[in-house]
Amino acid sequence: MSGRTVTIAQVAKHAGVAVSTVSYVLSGKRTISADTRRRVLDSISELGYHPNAGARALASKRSNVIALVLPLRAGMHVPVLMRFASAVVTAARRFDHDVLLLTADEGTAGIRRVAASAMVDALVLMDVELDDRRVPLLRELPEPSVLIGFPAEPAGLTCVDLDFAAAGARCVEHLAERGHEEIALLGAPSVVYERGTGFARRTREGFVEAVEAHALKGVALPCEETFDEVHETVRDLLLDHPGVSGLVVHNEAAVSHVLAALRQLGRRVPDDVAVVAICPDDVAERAGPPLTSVLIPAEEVGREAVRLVMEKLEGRVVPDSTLLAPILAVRAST
Amino acid sequence: MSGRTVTIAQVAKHAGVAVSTVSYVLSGKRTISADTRRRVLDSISELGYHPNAGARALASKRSNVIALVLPLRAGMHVPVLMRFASAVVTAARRFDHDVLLLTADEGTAGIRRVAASAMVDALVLMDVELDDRRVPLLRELPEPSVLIGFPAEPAGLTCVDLDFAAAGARCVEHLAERGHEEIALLGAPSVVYERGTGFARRTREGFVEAVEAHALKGVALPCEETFDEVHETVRDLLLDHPGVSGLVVHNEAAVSHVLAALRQLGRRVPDDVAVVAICPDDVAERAGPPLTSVLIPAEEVGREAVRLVMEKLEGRVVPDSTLLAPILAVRAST
DNA sequence: GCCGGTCGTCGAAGCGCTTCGACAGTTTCA
DNA sequence: TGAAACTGTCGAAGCGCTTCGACGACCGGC
Repeated sequence: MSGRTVTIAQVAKHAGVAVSTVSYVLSGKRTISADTRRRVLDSISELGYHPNAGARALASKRSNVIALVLPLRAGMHVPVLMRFASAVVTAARRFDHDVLLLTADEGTAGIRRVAASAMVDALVLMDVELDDRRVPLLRELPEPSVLIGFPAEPAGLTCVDLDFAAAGARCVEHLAERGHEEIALLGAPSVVYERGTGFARRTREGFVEAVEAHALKGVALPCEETFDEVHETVRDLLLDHPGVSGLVVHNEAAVSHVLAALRQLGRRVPDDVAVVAICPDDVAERAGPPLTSVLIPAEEVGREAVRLVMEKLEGRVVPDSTLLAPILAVRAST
Repeated sequence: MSGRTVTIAQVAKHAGVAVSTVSYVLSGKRTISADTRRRVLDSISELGYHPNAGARALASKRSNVIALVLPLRAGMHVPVLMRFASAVVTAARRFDHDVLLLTADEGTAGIRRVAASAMVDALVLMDVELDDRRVPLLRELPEPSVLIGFPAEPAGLTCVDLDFAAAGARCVEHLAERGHEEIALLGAPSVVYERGTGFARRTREGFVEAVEAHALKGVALPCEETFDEVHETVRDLLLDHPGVSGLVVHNEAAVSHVLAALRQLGRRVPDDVAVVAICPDDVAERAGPPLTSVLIPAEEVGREAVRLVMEKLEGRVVPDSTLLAPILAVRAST
C-alpha cells in the first residue's frame, strides 16, 4: 500500500526508531526488545515494506540469488530437466534465495558474468559432461558451486546425481530375480555416449558389471529415438539374440516406441519379454503396460544440490560426491 | 585477473579519468572522445572489470532482470515449457537482461516480492489460465508484464500466444482438402478443460467452427494420457463413429499412444485414418509414422514476449493481443 | 574579438541498505 | 558497592554505481 516504494527510513520513522534498528529486527543479528520488534514489524506490514534487493546486495555483499545453469542440448531428457529446475527453485526459496536462469548457450561467459557482477552468490549446474568446459572455470571461481552429474575429474568439486551404475545394476538384479538369463540394455542415442555424458555410460557400466556378477548373458546397445529406428533396433536385437527375455530401457523418449515395437513384433510384455525402465515415474505409469522402473529422483537431486550449495555458502565443508540410491518400483511389465 | 573484485574507481584510476567518465563510456549516455573511450575500455579489459549488479540497480533503479513465472502443474506440456523458457532466456540476453525463475507454487506472493524488492524490472508469465489469480495483481503492479496465453478478460494486459483457434481450424481444413468427411479431435485431458485453460478450449472452438464451415461431421473429445485410457478412447471413438477417417490430436503426451492404439486396432496411418497433430516438431518427427502437424512455435512466442516486455519497459505502447499464425507441416501421416 | 554554443570531462550527491563502534542504562558478582 | 559485563539502541560510514550540474576548452558567426 502507500505511494511508491517504501524505504527502510520510512519504516524507521513510522516506528519511531533508528534505521539500523529496523535492519536488526529484520536480520536478527542483534538483540532487539520484544516491544520494539513488535512496533517495527507492525510498521513494516502497515507500510507494505519490502527491502530493496539491490541496496541489500550492495551493502551486505550477498545477493540471495543462485544461478541455475541448464544445458538445453540435443538428446536431453527435457521433462526431467524441468523437474530439476522446479525442485531447485522450490528448495532455494526455502533458504530465502531466488534463482537466476542461465542457459548453456552463453557458455562460460555467462557464468563468469553473473559471478563477477555479484548477481549470484553461488551456482548449480545441470547435466555436466565428462569433459565439461565449465569445470575449470568453476574451480577458479570464488563463488561456491554444485554440479548435477559428474565430470571425468570431479576432485575438488561438489557433485550430486542418481547413482546410475547402481540403477543399471538394480535393473539387472531385478530381472535376474525373475529368472531371466539373457537380457539387453537399450540406452541413450549413440551421440550421447560419444559426447561422454556421464549418466549414460555409468548406467551401462553398472549393467555390464551386474550381468557378469549374476553370470547372465547380456548385451548393451545405444538406442535412437524415432519410431522407425527404435523398431529396427528392437527387431535386430530379437533376431540376433533370440534368447533375450528381459529388457532394460534407459531412454525416456524411446520407451513408448520400444513397447509399440514389441507389440508389433508379436512379443507380449511381460509374458514374452520383461521390461524395466530408468525414467521418470509419470512416463513409467503412463506407458502401456505400466513399467517397472527405477525413477529418476529429480526433486531429491535438486533439493540436495541446493542444500549442498547453501552449506558451502555458510563456509561448511561438504562431501565431494553425493550419489542417491536408486529405487525400483515394480509394475506390470516384469 | 587481479585480486578480488575490481570497482569502477579502480578502472577510473587506471585509465586516468573520473569515475563518471567510465560510467558514461559504459552507458553511452554522454559523448566521450574516441581517445578517452579507448583508454577506458583498455583498462576495463586489462583489469577484468564487471560492474556490480547491485550497485548498478540501486543507482539506476533498473535491475536488468526480468522474471519468468512458470506454472509447473498437472497436465502441462513440460517439454514445450522448457523451450519457452529457453527462448525467453536467450531473447532476454539479447536485450542485455537476465532471467529470474519463479514457479507458480509461490503464487502471487512471489510476484509481489520480486517486484516490490526491485529484483526485476518486468515479468513474463506462462500458461495463463482463463481465470488466473495473478491477473488482478499484474494490473496493479507498476512493472510491465506480458502473458503467454490468454485470460478470460485480457483488456489492459499484453498477451501472446499461438493462435490455437486458427491451428484447430487449419487442421480441419487440411483434412477437408484431403477429402475426409468425418473427423475427430482428441484434445487435452478433461481436467485441463475444466480448469479453463485457454489453449485447449480455443483449439476445440476452432475445430468445431471449421467443421461447420466445411460442412463436415466432427466430434471433439478430451483425451487422457495413459496408454490404456487412450486406447479405450480411440477404440470407442472408432466404434461410435465408424465413418471417422481423420484425427486431430492436440495432446503431446498422448500422441504416441494414439498411434500405437490405431496400429493395435488394425487401422493403418494414413491409409485408414489420417492423423494431424498439434505438438512440437520433434515429437511429430519422432513419431511412427512422422506426423503432419501444426508446430507449437515456442521459440517465436518466447522471443515475442520478451520483445514486447522490453518495448513496454521503454515506455512504448504495444498491442494488447499478439496471435502467432499456425504453420502446418505435412508429413507421412495424412 | 566577443558571445553563445557545443563538447568532453569532472566532482559530488545520492540510491537504500548493513554493520561497526559508541553509549546510556541494567545486571551481575566479587 | 563498585567494576565488569550485558542489553538495547543509535548514528554514521560506507557498499559501487549513476546522474546532475558545473566548467574549461574550443568553435563559428557577426
